Amino acid sequence: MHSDPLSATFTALAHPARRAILARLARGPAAVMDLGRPLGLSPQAVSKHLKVLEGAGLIARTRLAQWRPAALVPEALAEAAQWLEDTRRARQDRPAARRNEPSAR
Amino acid sequence: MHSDPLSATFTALAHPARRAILARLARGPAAVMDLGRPLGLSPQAVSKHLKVLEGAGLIARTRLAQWRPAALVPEALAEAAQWLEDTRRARQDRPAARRNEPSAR
DNA sequence: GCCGTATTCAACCAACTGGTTAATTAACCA
DNA sequence: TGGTTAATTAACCAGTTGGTTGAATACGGC
Repeated sequence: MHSDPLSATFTALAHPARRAILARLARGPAAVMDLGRPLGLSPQAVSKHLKVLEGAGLIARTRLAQWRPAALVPEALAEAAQWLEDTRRARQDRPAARRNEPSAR
Repeated sequence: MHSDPLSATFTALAHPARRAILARLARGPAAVMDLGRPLGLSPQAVSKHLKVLEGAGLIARTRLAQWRPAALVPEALAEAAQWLEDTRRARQDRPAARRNEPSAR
């Protein structure tokens, strides 16, 4: 699927339904039905989204009777946040205002 | 393309070449050729990636003779970082350890 | 004006996405 | 055991992505 973890993470975050799922899971674990209902998504569609999120390591799944609740794994979010922070810092730490010049040929 | 800005931003961040471009731009503006060379990408491919980044508001472009340098727009990165931070905080502020129970039927 | 460099545009294409419907598996309950 | 609920799997499909090649455009230098 994806070779590098960051691409998998940002890909997972790119879909509004998946961000809504993560936002919901930030308030505690939830099962497929509970995740899909407020979004108007079928269980099948939710199942696919959860697979993407799990592949990125953003959620973990357990078994509880006939339910398979998903829970947020905040560490994966932290990696993405770290990349953003690094890039922003690199920008700030840029040595003085540089000219707009492309490099020489 | 995308209706909501966050989806456009995370979609733009999802491709390793585009993250490499942003990381390069964090060190200062650069033109298409300079961006593509270290990545082994054709100018056409870079042009497409820049269009995605520009559509997400992550870069701005100018004109300098025959070059069209791109520059990072850090504010757009901040919005993505904000969403991650909000979601992580919501998770931390969760009122005590909650039971794993899905809602009643 | 013509040439060379930088960049974009257009068309094409294989691979992937995100949804659907239908069928299957897993677990509880009476 | 049979019936119900929860969830996954498989097959399908339109739309998008990310690259390609080839042609066109923009600008500066001579």
